[in-house]
Amino acid sequence: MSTIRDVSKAAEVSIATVSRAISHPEKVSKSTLKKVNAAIKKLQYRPNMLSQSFRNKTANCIVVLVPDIANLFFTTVIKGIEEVAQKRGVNVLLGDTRDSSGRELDYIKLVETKQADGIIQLRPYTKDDSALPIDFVSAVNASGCENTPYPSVRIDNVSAAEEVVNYLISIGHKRIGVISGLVKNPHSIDRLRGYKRALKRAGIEFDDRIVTEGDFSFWSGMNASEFFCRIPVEQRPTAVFCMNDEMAIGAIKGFKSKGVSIPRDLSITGFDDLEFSKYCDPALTTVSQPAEMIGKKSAELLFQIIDGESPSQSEYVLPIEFIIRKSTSVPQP
Amino acid sequence: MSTIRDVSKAAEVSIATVSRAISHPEKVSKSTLKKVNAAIKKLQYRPNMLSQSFRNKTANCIVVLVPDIANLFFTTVIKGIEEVAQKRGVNVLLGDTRDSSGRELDYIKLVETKQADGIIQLRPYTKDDSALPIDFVSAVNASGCENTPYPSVRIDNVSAAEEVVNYLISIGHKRIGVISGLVKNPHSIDRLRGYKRALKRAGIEFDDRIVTEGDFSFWSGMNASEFFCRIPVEQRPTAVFCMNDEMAIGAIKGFKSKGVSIPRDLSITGFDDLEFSKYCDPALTTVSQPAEMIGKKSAELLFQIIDGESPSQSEYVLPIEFIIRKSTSVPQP
DNA sequence: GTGAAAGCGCTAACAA
DNA sequence: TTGTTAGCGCTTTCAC
Repeated sequence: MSTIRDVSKAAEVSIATVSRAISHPEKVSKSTLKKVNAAIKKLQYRPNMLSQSFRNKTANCIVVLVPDIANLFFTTVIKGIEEVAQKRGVNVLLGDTRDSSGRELDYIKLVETKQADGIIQLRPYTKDDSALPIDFVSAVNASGCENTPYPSVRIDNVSAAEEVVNYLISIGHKRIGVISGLVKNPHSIDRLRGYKRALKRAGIEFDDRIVTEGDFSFWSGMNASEFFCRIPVEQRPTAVFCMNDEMAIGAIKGFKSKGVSIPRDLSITGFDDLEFSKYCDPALTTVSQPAEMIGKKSAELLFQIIDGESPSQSEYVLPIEFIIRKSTSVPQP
Repeated sequence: MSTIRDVSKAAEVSIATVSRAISHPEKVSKSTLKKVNAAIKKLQYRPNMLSQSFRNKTANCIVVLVPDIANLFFTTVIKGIEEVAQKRGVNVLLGDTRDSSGRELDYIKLVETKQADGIIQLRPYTKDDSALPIDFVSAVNASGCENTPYPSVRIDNVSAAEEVVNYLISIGHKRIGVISGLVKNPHSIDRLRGYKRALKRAGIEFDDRIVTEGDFSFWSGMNASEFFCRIPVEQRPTAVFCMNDEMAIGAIKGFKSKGVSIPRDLSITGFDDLEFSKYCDPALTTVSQPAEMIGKKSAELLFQIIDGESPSQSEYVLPIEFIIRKSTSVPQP
């Protein structure tokens, strides 16, 4: 493996000139540039990035903390991050934390030990969240909730949920159930607030007997359908607001297997707009998050912070799109 | 940010002693060790890994080339890789190549420029595969096929496919269709060879009119079901061997929607044993690959190569498990 | 058991 | 435009 020194010898110039020829070719005369490039080619020289990083005090690497790498929403956000990072020549280290704060800490250590320049945290920040020593590492929160104490890129979960429920009310639903995520999850909290806000605006009283807790999984959605089927028909909701698509799809499957026709007997809405949601039967009415844009924006924000620029905004709230498909209809008389 | 020099001052020892206290504590007296550790704690010293990597000429990082990061089989392999890497204190850089050789080359460059110590390639190697300069970088192929020209960890696709088809034949099927992956894909080629071998053994002639090409996706499986439904019933296969689970599940959905009952009218087998395959209706008869073990073994193999040990074996063929569930039964008389 | 010193490959300030 | 040189933070030999 040849070094810059070998190149300098082969090109009969100093190592400084070689270094310049590579990083600032405009500062080098045409003729020497040619000599240097020839030598580089001949020796198959590749700069040692380890050395370069060390010297420049930058790892050229950021880490993305992902709760679940197999989740399509996250992979789309990551795609956006990678696109921006790649333009800058920065590597993206994916930290699949599997919701373990221990693993999260391991990845944060990478920033502390300079192996990474910054971190993007792909999950809602919670109050008792000691994981990120935010005054110490460059960090951005992506796809979180309100009141994140460090720079963040997210959607307005409250308004989005409100918009969904407003729509259900507008087409005639008065009794609207909820399949929530884990009740302590900030996303669940925000989306429930939006639900309540829509109810209040329409003068409908909140009834916690038609709210059930899931865990954002397909199976918890299916279970929830049983919960609703046990409610006597006259008290049963005519629509169910699910806090994500997976649970909505699980619920649809559960209801169908119990002979409840969607949307004839019951309207269902989701949240996230998974790839699959437009193909499922019936196609899901849901909220589409600008996942790729969330990724891009958060990467841009992180790089600003790394560069020491004070970003013009420290919180970006991106617009969502409410998509009406076939899983909702007017309630039966 | 404090350096080793600050620690040495605070502990009133030389920097060499601090370095030793950290890397080889046994070479340092108890009393100085105590002083050094106190200083480290007081100054909140974290070794600069960039410098350490540079000095030690190792990045403490390997890259895993993944064709599709959202694929559950791959994420399971990765889990195995990460487990082994973590024990060694090595980071895993996930390279989602999205089947693009351009992106693959970018990641290989990381090894050439010393930013990563080695590479695990998670896809079958093809003959015209110029991507990996194998004599230059430490590399291992995982979950590929026969005749990979560098160290590899895989299953025996031919035998696995043969076992599946043998089983179908043993329970009475004589006319067995195939939903293949892309015909040029080495996995497809190997699995088709296994299929043919089983046929030959049973004295059944190969009939390419009941073999159709998919692309390993759910939708291509669904399309394939239409292909089979267009075949007159008397010529239609009584069983279909699908080259992966996704296509099998798509096919089941397609057949069901056309009134073909599985397994009563038609038996279906998959390949991979996705998480979902045991829950789908009917639960899928399929081949389970030891995904996590493939990951572990390939990481171990790579580390051996990086360490310059010549591995005892350069090809590991791991056993599969054939799982009989509910999507197969004896053919109707 | 400990310290002094060289050096890993590269960049940048400064001098020529 | 080019070369000389110091030094980034760390490890390791070699003396003591």
